[in-house]
Amino acid sequence: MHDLKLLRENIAALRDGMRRRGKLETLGPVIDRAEALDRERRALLAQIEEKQAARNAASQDVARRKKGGEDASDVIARTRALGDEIAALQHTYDGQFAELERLQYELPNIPLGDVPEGGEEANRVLRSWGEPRSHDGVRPHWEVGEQLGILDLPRGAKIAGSGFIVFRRGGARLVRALLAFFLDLAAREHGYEEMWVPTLVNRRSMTGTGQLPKFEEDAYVTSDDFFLIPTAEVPLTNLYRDEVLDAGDLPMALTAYSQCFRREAGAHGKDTRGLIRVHQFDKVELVRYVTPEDSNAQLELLTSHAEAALRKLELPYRVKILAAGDTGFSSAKTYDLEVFAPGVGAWLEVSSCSTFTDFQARRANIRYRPGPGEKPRFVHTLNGSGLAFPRTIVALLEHHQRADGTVAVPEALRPYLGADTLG
RNA sequence: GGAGUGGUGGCCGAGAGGCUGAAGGCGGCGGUUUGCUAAACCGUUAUAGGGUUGAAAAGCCCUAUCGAGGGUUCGAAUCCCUCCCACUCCGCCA
Repeated sequence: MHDLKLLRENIAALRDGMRRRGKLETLGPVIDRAEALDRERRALLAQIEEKQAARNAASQDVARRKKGGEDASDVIARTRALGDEIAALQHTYDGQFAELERLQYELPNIPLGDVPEGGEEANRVLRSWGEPRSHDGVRPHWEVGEQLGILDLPRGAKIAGSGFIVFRRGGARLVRALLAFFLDLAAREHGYEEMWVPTLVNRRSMTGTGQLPKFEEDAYVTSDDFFLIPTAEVPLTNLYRDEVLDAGDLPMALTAYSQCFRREAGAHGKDTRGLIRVHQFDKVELVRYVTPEDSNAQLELLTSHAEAALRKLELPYRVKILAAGDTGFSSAKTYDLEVFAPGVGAWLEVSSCSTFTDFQARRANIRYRPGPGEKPRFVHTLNGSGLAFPRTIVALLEHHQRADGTVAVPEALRPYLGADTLG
């Protein structure tokens, strides 16, 4: 959500942000409508407040007269009339304000200046680590997974549906190992506070981080209006919703494991086979609350933490900066970490590290007080995966695959798995 | 699930239709005093929105806000309704 002042003081910046996302055509009219609504609304508000002031004064007059034993019926009549006028104006105002709010919720964040213009094709690889393995002789993860008896997709489909995983034996244990490994890395080596949070959240939380109202069809909802989280970003970022933090609390770093639920409506077929795109998966999430001055440096730091996980797992990866048009709705700048999976011959996104500037903080009303007696300001929020499990498992099964179909376990993971080989 | 009690500023806590944006305390900030610290004393200290003056910092005026939303009333923190949350007791339960 943007500051309404942006509409009045720097509408050009807002417009330019939408242009860089390639959305000016659809969102330009939204901006214009919002700007006009905001103007109308303020004019009306001035009228309403004037009448309210008059009514308040008259009410005082009633109190004074009654106290003095005088008759107040004429003032009461006038006040009642004012009240009716206010109610009528207020009704119009509420309508305008509701529409303005709807429009505000439709506008995505403004990309930072160093984000490339354009769509997906303009994403740029910034750096890479490790040597992608040749496709030759490497079998896709669903084949080795089934063969090793650690993955049972047909039965996942039977008990839940397509896109639901059943892990067995070493596979199930691998999930547990990754969970402990990722959390230890974040908490012990990178200084994150380890958290455990609900998997079901309310509507307000989903709105706070930007999943709602625009992307409601992507989420699973319960019959009593709880949402299954698509990422632990939602509970972790909403943790301090409607609060004012102390400057000394920042930067604050939180990590949590959670299961994540995504409907992925319409995403079937290509690039979704095996574990690549599923409805329920595991992820360790990293969230940081930072000051505006610090947020660019903090994004680099956060990204380095996610990268560290891939290095320890000895998986080749590359870091991409997403172009404006490919950057998520709430994000101002995103680095995607892609791991190479030689079996399927593709780079797979395993972490998306973003700064949301004050976009989420404004929606969720998360502020901090820079110093004693100073006015609260919005924090900046950042998050990234560290990491998403299924695609990491894809890469592990394919990159570390041996000729006999067994899989070597990277050094760092062995203590957690209690084995040096899968299969 | 049933019955009850409660939700007030950064925190604690009074207020029970009008002069209450809200007593008092704690905390914060500024000051006096002081060898330093502490104590004491004095002052000050909510948030959001709108208008206005100003280059700005800021000032002034108005409006709203006492869990949320609705209602009654000339007027609601205070009365009524719905919802949310916390606590107590009962029931159920891994």
